[in-house]
Amino acid sequence: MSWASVYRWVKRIPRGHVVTYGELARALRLPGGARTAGRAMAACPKGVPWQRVLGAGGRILIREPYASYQRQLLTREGVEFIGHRVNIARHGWKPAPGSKSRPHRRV
DNA sequence: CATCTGACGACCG
DNA sequence: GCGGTCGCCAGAT
Repeated sequence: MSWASVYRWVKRIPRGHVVTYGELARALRLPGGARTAGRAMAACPKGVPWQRVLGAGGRILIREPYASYQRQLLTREGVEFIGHRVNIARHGWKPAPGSKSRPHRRV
C-alpha cells in the first residue's frame, strides 16, 4: 500500500477544516480501515497538514507533547475546540465532488 | 520466523 | 465519561 494517495488527499483539506481517520479511510477505501489511515499519518512527510486529521468525534489521538502542538496549530487556523474535541459539525470537511476519488460502482 | 505495537473506531458495561 | 474487546495490517524487535 502506498501512502502517496493518502497524503495527496490530506493536502486537499482546506485551512480551518478537519477530517477523521475513519472518514479518510472510507474516502480512500483503505484496506484495514481507520487504523491504516493512522499508520499512514504516522509516517507523514513534511508538507502535509497532518494536524487536520483527528480521531473519531474530533478527538486528538496523539500524545503529549504533540497533542498540544496539534491543538495549537488548529486553533491558529481558526478551528474551534470544545473541551478536548473539535466541533466536527462545524469544521468537518467533505472532499469536493468531482475530484480524484472515484465513486465505486453501485451495489 | 514469532511477537509486539501502534496517530483507529465501534460497541458494551 | 472511562476502560476493555475485537477486527485489521504493516513495521520493528
